[in-house]
Amino acid sequence: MPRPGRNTYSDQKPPYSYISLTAMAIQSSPEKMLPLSEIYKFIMDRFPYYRENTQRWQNSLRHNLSFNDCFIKIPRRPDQPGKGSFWALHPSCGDMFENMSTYNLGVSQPSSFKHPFAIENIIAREYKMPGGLAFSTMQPMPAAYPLPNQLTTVGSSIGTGWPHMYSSGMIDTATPISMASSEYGAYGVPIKPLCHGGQTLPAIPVPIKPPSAVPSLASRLPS
DNA sequence: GCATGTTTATTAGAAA
DNA sequence: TTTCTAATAAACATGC
Ligand SMILES: [Mg+2]
Repeated sequence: MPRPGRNTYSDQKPPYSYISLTAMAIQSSPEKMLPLSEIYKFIMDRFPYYRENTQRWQNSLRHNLSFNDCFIKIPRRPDQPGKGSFWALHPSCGDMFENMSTYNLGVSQPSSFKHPFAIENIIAREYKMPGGLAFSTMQPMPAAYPLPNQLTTVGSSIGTGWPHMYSSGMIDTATPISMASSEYGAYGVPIKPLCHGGQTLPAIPVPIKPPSAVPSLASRLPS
């Protein structure tokens, strides 16, 4: 199969959606938040496919960050100079890997229309988990969840040998909440946007977005 | 001008 | 088929 000289994995598009890729990047950072440029870098470092056509996919990536409420902006602190804000996962989407329990509250109000994934849709009814993977958690409004900020502990990254992915060599171990479980691919990345549109949980961190709007990610296995 | 964000529109595919 | 999802393009708004 060595079709010599031809594409190996450099050309193959990774089976991850932009949401997954972005969540992966964010989750891999110690602080659980990254500036846009770092998200780009993370993806480019690991997936050769994204070393090209940058204008195109980066526009799509930015579209996803804004469009999906599961990604929130965290203002920079004076001591963290740089451009743009930091991007983090909305609290309710924070950990859906790993933690497979938790109760889901019964909330939900069929309020109105929203996009496919509204938090209510997800928790309220078993929205529908494709593939059989259920995402895990929807915490009511957790007071504690790995908030983006600096103080978490572990950083971690994964070094996996995957087809279209590069591991730079740093394989830390133990990832707090990443995937670790079983079939989540190398990164546990089944994620899905959820949200937008809902208005239920308050936002926790110090997002730029005011209240309202709850995002979330659901699980979506690419392949 | 470029980087970062936000938003709307269109489209291909998969799912129901 | 219609519905849903993700990708893409593009207009536009800020801020540096
Ligand atoms: Mg957003």
